[in-house]
Amino acid sequence: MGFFHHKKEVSVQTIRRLPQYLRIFYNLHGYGRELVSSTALAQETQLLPIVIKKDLQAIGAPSKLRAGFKVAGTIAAIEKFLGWDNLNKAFMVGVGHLGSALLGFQGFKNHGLEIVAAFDTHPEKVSAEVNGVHVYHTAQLATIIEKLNLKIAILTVPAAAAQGITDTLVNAGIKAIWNFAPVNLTVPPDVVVQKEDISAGLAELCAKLKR
Amino acid sequence: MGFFHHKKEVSVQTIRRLPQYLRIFYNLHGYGRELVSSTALAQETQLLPIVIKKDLQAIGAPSKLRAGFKVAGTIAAIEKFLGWDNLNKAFMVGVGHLGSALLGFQGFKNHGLEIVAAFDTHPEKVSAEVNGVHVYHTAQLATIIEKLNLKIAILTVPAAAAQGITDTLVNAGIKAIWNFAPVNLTVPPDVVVQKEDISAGLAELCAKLKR
DNA sequence: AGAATGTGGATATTTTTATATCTATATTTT
DNA sequence: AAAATATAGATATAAAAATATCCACATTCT
Repeated sequence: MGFFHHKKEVSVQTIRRLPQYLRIFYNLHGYGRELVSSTALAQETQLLPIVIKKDLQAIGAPSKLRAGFKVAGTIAAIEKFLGWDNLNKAFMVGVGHLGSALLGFQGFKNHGLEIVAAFDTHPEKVSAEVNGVHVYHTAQLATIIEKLNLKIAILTVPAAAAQGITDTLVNAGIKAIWNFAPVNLTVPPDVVVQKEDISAGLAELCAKLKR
Repeated sequence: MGFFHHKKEVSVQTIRRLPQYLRIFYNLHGYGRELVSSTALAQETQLLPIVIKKDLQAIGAPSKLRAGFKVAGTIAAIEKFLGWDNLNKAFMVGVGHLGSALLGFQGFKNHGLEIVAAFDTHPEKVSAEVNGVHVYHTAQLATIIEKLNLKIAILTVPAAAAQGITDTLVNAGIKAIWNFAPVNLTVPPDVVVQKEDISAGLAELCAKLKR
């Protein structure tokens, strides 16, 4: 009879809170802080101490009993859990308003993401550089994906184009798509899609406001 | 003895799914469709029929028993629930990459939001127009908020500036802040803040990818 | 016309997530 | 040195959200 460690699955909500913790721990580390308690973190995050404690315990963050969580070790634990301890080569499809804005965001390198290429169909954008990233024509997707060994796609194209491009990406072997287009993509089961919907947040705000 | 209708609170997750339904119902309405079943919607959204059924029932969407939900009526129900049936005057503080991108998004008028002003501190941006919206200097916030009768703030400034501007907004009587800065704002209890954290989605994607 | 299928409505159950409570003991305060 | 306070860890409880099941009957198919 063997032992099966059913490592408890980490909840989605916990995962979504990790980047927030990571930012704070980076700061603390910058100040030379070595330990921090869940109650101190609670004040900063406006979460309950117990939530933070359980989140950090869930990913195996190191702590000193009755003293707090170890700052350096927890940074390492979060980064490792998310795979942000080494960079994945990502690329962007669609260099419109949102695409450009995301390319301008300097923080992705702290989030395990290195955006090394962009794609668009508009002639005036192709061959240009946007925030230091070269823009190729979308027709070259498959070629460049292979040549540059790209792994993660960021999809910021109009809704009508999204599924077609997704099919191309899937055929080119892409396994992770961060989808900002307002459509539900159809992909094989081994491809991971993360859909962002900015209007969901607005709906939440408006509902709170009406209450 | 009176009757108290404890109208069951609509869940946050339900609220966040409403914009997605709304988009689909707009489309259906465009095609002249009058009824649609939860199973048909499930195919489009990749949600379970029961989730959709309960969501729409929760906001009192009209339906024809054993035939489907009424398209026009459900659009009206969602818009009314979210307060998207008449426009709120909103403004943006911070016209950087993300701010410009959001100003370029044409869809807000379908989401109850009319962005009528923007604010920034950079001299080269002030007095210009970005996507048809005039940019004022941030020092004029209080004045313009009153003059234009603004209600909802969209905060796209750097983290370091966010709390200071928030204090100004609160003093000017703003009750709703859509916060894209990576900080937790401190506000009085009657002010509603909706925080967006794009890296939360990325964390989710990366965690799925590692699994 | 008759049978088969699919539907909203209602309720029950399960799963997930958040919150509370207690303990022994590091740390801080007196 | 002694007392007071605060902490991670563990377990228990509560709340929220997702999922399942049944029903009577529109609708569609044969």
